[in-house]
Formats: sequence, C-alpha cells, structure tokens
Amino acid sequence: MDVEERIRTDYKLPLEQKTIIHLLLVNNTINERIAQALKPFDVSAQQFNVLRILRGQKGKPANLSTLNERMVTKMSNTTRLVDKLLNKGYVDRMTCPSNRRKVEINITNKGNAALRKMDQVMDNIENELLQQFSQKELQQLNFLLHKF
Amino acid sequence: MDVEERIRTDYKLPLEQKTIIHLLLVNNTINERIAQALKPFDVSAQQFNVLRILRGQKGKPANLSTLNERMVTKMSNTTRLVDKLLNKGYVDRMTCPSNRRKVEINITNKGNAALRKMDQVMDNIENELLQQFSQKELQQLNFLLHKF
DNA sequence: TTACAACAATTGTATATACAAATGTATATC
DNA sequence: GATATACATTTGTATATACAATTGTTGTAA
Repeated sequence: MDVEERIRTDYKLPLEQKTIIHLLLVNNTINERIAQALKPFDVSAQQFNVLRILRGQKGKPANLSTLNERMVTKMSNTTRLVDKLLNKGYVDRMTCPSNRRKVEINITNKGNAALRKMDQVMDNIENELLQQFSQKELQQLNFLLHKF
Repeated sequence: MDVEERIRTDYKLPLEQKTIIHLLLVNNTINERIAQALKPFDVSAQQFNVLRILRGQKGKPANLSTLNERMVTKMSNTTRLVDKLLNKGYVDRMTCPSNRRKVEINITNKGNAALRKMDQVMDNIENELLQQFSQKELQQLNFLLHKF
C-alpha cells in the first residue's frame, strides 16, 4: 500500500492527525531511499551526515559535542559512529591538546573523495524525490515546515 | 541548536537540499515528542501504531502481513512487536482456522481502554506541534506532502 | 500422491539507538 | 593543595530495527 492510498484510506481523520501521519510516511520514504542509496558506500545516513558536517568545518576540527548537536538525531553513541568512520579511514581523531577532555575530529582526503561520490548520488535522490515540485512549491513547503 | 537555527546556518544550500533536511529535522522532532508522550504507557510509537490499526479493524482480526503493510516503517519484526503487546495484554493472537499459516490478531478490551488514554495524549501533542498552523496552511501542507 | 513452488510467520544475527553509569580531565572553592 | 563540581567522552546494557535464513502450511502440476 503506497503513501497516497494509505492517506486516502484515512480520509475521515481530522486534518491534524492526517498531517502528522502524512509527515511520518513521507519521512519514511525519504529515509529508505537515502539508506538504500548510501548502501554501496557502506555508510549509514547518520555517518553521511557526520561527514557532511565535518566537511562544512573547512579544516577546523569538530569535537563530539559539536557533532552531536548538529546531527539530525541526537544520541550518545556519537563515539561509536565516529569509530566506524575511523575504521573506514574517512576521518581521523586526536585528543585536543589544549583541553584533553575533548577530541578533535577531521575528515580525511579519502573521506572527502568518498563524500563527493555520495553527493552525486544524493543529488539524484533529491531530484527524484522532489521532481513533482515546482520551485514555488518548494518555497511554500519550506515556509510551512519552518512553522514547526 | 534548534531546527530554525540549523536551517538558517545552511541558508546557502540549494532549496532542494534544504527541503529534505528540513523534513528530516521536523520528523525527528515529531518522533521524539511522540516517543516521550507514550513512555508513561510503556509502548513505542510502532506499538501504538499497531494498536490503532487493530482498532480500525472494528473487530475484524488482522494478520501479520496486513499489519506490516500498514505500519509506518515496514519491517520483519512485526512478530516480536506483537509479542510485546501480547505481554501487556493489549492484543490476543490465534492461528487462523481456515489457513493455519496465518495468525489472527485482535485488540483486547484492555488494549482499547489503554488506547483511549493514549489518544488524549496524542491529541495534545498534535495540537502543540501544529499550533502555528492555520486550517488553510494545514491543507496546503497536506497538498504538498501528497506530491511525494 | 508426490514433488515443488508460493505463502505467512518466526527466528537468528548483526547493527543501530536510547539511556544511564562510569571514566578521565579541568575548574572553582575552601 | 585537597575536595567538590562541572565538563567531554566513553562504556555498558537493554531494546529496536534491518535483513536473511528457516519453519511450517497450502496450492498445484506431474
């Protein structure tokens, strides 16, 4: 049963409930597509997210709490997530010299190269997911999402 | 960092990317609120979802593949999810007499009673999440989500 | 009627996630 | 300078989820 059909099934629901369910379903679609597309790279959506954050740092290292703060789903397993990126050679990690409680995490050249390939795939997914939307509709959607 | 601030941080991103990230962030907010609100009832969002589907059956039993099909996140652990509802006495389960491969799952009176209490809490959350939206905006949002 | 494919659910396993407790480091107070 | 508090990360544990393999049942074709 696809999203549209399921929503139609529930047409009697109050608009509020329908909206929330609709959002959850759409999100699920997006997550599945992203996970599927990243599978060949052997990274999870969260790991991809971390790589993007690190790239955004432009060489400035990020510590764990920064990553945690900026990730989509907050959690306390950032350590283990970074472990996995480390195993793949996509990031490096060292304790911060000025404050040895902190760690400094950087994306490696290998990480950047892999990320560029992922970017292409992600671009395709975005276009695919959003192909039904005009530019004006995208702006509307952003405006509405902004109200949450 | 709240949603708004994070989106603002990324203002340079193309609208497409921003929209996807925005959706993921909003969804995360919703999921967290729901999980938090259901915690006193000791059910996960998925379990709540299943209870609602069963109620919607109006006495007609649902089998596992029906549940699986209608759940927000598709998965193969529906068996174990139903196990948990069974332990709580919220559903009962019997093998289908006409086709012994199938199981028939029903919501119990206890399940219905618990669900009614959860409904109230969920109504509050929905109102809280959507308080910034006019009725017209809700319709717009639904229309746009429908395009996915 | 037997053999085989399709179906429905369950189980096994690896990974992911949430939450709490523990570790190690820095800062403040006496 | 010893003690307590706060900070940043790591570790432990229970639960959740994804995916594949297995079990048991039914339908079908030789």
